Amino acid sequence: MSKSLIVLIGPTGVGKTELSLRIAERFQAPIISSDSRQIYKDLPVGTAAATPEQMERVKHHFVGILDLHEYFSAARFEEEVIHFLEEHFKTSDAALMTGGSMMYVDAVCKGIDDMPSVTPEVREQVMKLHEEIGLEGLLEMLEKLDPEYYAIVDKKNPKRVMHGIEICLTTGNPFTSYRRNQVKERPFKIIKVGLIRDREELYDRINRRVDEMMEQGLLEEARRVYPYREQNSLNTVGYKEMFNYIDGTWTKEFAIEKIKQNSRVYSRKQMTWFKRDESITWFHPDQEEEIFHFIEQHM
RNA sequence: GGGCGAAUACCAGAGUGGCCAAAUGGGGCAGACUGUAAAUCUGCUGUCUUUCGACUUCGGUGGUUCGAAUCCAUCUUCGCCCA
Repeated sequence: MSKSLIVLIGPTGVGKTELSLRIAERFQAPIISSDSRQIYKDLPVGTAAATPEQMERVKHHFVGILDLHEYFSAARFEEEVIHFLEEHFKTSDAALMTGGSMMYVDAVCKGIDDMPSVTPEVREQVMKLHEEIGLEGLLEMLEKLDPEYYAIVDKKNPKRVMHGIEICLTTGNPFTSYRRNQVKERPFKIIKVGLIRDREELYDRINRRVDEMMEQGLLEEARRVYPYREQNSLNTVGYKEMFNYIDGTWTKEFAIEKIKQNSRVYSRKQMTWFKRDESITWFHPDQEEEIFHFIEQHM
């Protein structure tokens, strides 16, 4: 048996959490959450994080460890998880990573190019530039700073353009000089298990789960974090809609409908991303025995 | 019973003789994706066709006109007002 990272993925609401506990118990693996919002403190209800009882059953990592204003990224996630796994695999054979943040999953499985971090000063500078000279102006800048990236960047997507410029400005080098786009080899096996349901079934579960979140106090949770609503950590389905209700711009019922709708949209985006990953083997969450068997075979 | 107004694609809603298969928004669907990714961005959305294009649509019917979502008549439904 070699060192194995089991990766359990699937759209939001498909049933990853419960199954992840069973897999973790079965293979004596700790759980690494690859969820860009569960990683923050104070959002357990809206992010459908594992409950204290569930955490009691299996050791969870990367859940509830950041303050809402703290910066985090897929690259950091990669770094920290790989570090964690290095230590973990010294004494154990298996770990389970589960969570719906597609890019976080890929960051660990395939790696992200090493690149200097953007300083808050440069980030702010570029944001100001965007306000002043607009996307057009930024594109002109990028064309000079990094023609290679300019040629391929999505010119309608401000975030992409801004990031390219940020890297150029912080490092003095073109963004593309760091962007190798190379898949990193990992010193452990990666076993990808994808969970999927019929769309109708999935949507039904998502809708029901939102109602459950409301019963569990999503509104109160949103009220508590409301002062931080401008933080990226709260640019999140479930919270942004509740903030609109708290502001008085939406009715509660409308906000709840929007949460359901946006969750469904999110689940579809996740599926679009996962679809092109041919290394995933797909199962229905009820196929527990098949999944166990599949994992055993590949360890 | 009388008067007025409205009826447009999945929904809302613009269009008031040719530039209209019909703006725009929402929703739906599909997609992109190496640094805040539950983010950000893109395309499609009457039917048939790969494209060119063809065909059927704007409550129903019948007219006027070279030409109608747009004008006229009439019917139906809805809303408001007077009885």
